[in-house]
Amino acid sequence: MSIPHGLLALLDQRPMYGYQLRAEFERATGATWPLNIGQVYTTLTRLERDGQVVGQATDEEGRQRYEITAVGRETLRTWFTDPVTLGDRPRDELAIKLALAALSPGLDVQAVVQNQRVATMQRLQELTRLKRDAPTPSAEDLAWTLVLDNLRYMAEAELRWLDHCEGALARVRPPTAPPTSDPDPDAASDLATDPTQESLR
Amino acid sequence: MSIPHGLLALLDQRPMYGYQLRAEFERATGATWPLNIGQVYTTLTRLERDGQVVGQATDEEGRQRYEITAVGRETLRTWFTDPVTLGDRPRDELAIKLALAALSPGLDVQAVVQNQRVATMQRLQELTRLKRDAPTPSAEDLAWTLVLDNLRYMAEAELRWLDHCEGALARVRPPTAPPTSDPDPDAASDLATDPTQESLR
DNA sequence: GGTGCCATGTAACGCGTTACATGATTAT
DNA sequence: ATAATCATGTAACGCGTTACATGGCACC
Repeated sequence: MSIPHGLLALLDQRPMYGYQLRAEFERATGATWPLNIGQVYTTLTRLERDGQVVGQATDEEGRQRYEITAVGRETLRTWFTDPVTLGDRPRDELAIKLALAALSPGLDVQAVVQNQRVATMQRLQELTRLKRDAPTPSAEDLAWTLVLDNLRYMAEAELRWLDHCEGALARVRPPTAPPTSDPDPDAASDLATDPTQESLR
Repeated sequence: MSIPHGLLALLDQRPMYGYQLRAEFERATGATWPLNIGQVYTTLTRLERDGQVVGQATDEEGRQRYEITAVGRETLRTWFTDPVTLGDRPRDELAIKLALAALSPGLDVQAVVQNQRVATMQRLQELTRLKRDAPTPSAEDLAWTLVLDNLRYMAEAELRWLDHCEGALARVRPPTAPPTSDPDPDAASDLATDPTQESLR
């Protein structure tokens, strides 16, 4: 549902045509998730059918600008107001994969975790490099730098979760020697700082 | 792509029929993302068409069990081996929303951030409550507790990112008095512990 | 005269969701 | 009896992707 709403948000600034919308969308989000141009047109068609936008007459260069309607502005308002909930999100493929891996008898789950850990670590390093090369967000760069930060925060959390998984798996499926009573450094790690204890401001 | 692979992973344990697959899938993942039963059957049909599973003859009670094929096992193997990359993931609606909100002139972005912050905080508290009521993962509960932990880690990261956004937005769009030279507690916070500096094990 | 970018689309397909329909068995 | 659960499906639709097709225009 990001694309229809995203296009509405861009059209709320000024009327635009399809090709332009893709460019603006990718500029706004840092081209992290490239937007297929074909989908822009099909989405615009659906938005027009639903009364969220109206297409203007094609100009002398054959471009057709769309403008947002009052209905579209209302849709946009509620989109910005209503928070994103768990139910809105798609299934996390990695979480499902690891859960099912943990239930697969013949499988080396720890290898799965480690493979993912290397990949996530590399992604985080790449994201950190990008962050380093694009510092001090000015007003126009703010949007995509926030997206970049989001990816970094999520990759970092994923890493910590993978380490947590490694520990939990080792605890339940003893790796080599079962009860050596070795000092497990991850045994009490969990979420170190629990923000739940903060007040809801 | 989680569902086809997930069903394959379950069928790799033993042959099952559709209704059973849904129950097992939800048991494995903690029913976090409820699985529609209709989709199980359509997915099984596609998997059979692609040679990943074969349907057995319906038994005396009218149930049709499916079993995984060699092709399916190979698909499963690469699924577990190949890590999940950024390109595999869908667009993060929240990141896109906030990016576009930051570019919307008339909009109160901070209100958007705060609305989301309250919602995410409540979700994290709910998840923490669930975690508290389901302690010490045994072997069979391990999978879904890991999923639950994943959600907690991600919600916590989302909270931290939202706080980061709040600070970054305040820095670029000065809230009330522009350069009061107040001590900004978030100015240097960023990612406190950068796991990038750890070694790739 | 190609190569590449601008600009607009269509077709085919998979994934995912909601809703609907149909029967059998089981429990109250 | 009837309500819930088991069990299997179909229909319609939206989102998303890849691939393909069509033209104009600029640059070399």
